[in-house]
Amino acid sequence: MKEWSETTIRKFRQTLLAWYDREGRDLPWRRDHDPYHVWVSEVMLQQTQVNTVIPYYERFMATFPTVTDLAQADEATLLKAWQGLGYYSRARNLQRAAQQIVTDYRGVWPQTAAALAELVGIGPYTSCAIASIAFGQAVPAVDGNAFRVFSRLLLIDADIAKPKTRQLFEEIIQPIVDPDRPGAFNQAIMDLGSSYMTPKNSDPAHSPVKDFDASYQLGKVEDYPVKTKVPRPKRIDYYALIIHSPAGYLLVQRTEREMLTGYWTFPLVTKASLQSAEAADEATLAQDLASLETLFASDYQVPLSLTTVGGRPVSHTYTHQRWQVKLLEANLPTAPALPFYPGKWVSAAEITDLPLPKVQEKIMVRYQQQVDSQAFSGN
DNA sequence: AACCCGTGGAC
DNA sequence: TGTCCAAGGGT
Repeated sequence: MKEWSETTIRKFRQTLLAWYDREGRDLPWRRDHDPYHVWVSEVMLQQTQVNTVIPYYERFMATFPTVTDLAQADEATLLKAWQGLGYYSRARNLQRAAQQIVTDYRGVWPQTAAALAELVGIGPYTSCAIASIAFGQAVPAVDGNAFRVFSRLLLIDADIAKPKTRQLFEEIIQPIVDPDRPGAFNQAIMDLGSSYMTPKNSDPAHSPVKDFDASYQLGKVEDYPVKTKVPRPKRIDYYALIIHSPAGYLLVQRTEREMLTGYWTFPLVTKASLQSAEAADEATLAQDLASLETLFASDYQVPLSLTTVGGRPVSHTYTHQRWQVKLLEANLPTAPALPFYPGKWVSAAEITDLPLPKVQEKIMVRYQQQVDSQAFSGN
């Protein structure tokens, strides 16, 4: 690993910020340094690319112009605004923190990284980002870009996948942060990390800081950062129950104990839950259908006649799970009195008014394709 | 420390 | 199609 002299650090700041002032991106959340704007953008940007965030940020600010509006928003509106962004606990934590600020802090923002980190959803990176950008505190915002950029500049070979490595980077970067313009410094590192110093297909030869880039000078850019691999997602088999009646389709809301909390889907049942442990994988589709029909008859006194829909299952991959969802359909000639199941009946036209996760949208698209194709062949 | 939590883009 | 990865945080 390399170490920089005071002189080198001063030259680096000057070079970096001159480039940032010239070439920095014009982004919606950079129009001012309002902590509410900085905060919302930083949370949206967690593990999410800039181009994805831009339209969400614009709509979010139109819907919730102030932290008070966000604190008072109803959950359905909030989740609908976040639909498609992923990591949905971010939205719920965002509102909880807004309520903390309005009530506990009487609308006055905490202005240091340490104080900001007390708020739910604001961790070591985001607290430093807000503190530096909105309040001018000279702290390094160490995100994936900072890991990558500084590991290359200084040949740091610590494994960035290990939690402990963050502290090392914070200590190394702290004296390099420009104390006069910490917010611009941190954002310049991010722009660098998304342009010349990207994970793949980087262009270090044209980087404004190529003279400071030890990995480039040694021809070892591809060796940095060092990051151990993550395990592959494990497969989980589901059945989606598309149950309809004159009252509409049966939808259920995800609980706090499940992922996708607060969003709506058709009832989803794991294949594993249907079997008597030993031969779960072996059970045939016919056996699973019988199990489901028995379950509804015994638990809910609702006789179902399930039929399969579509050929291949709907596939949807999360960070740690790969869902394979087989579609099953049942039509009830009359709508059973609720509650026979912890959900609600929704007309076809009103389903899309609900906050829906991507996997539910995929299921609905596949189902609609089947309905369309049967309309042609059947009549 | 290890694991959980979404989605879309790039290749 | 598979794989990696993107301005991480919570538990």
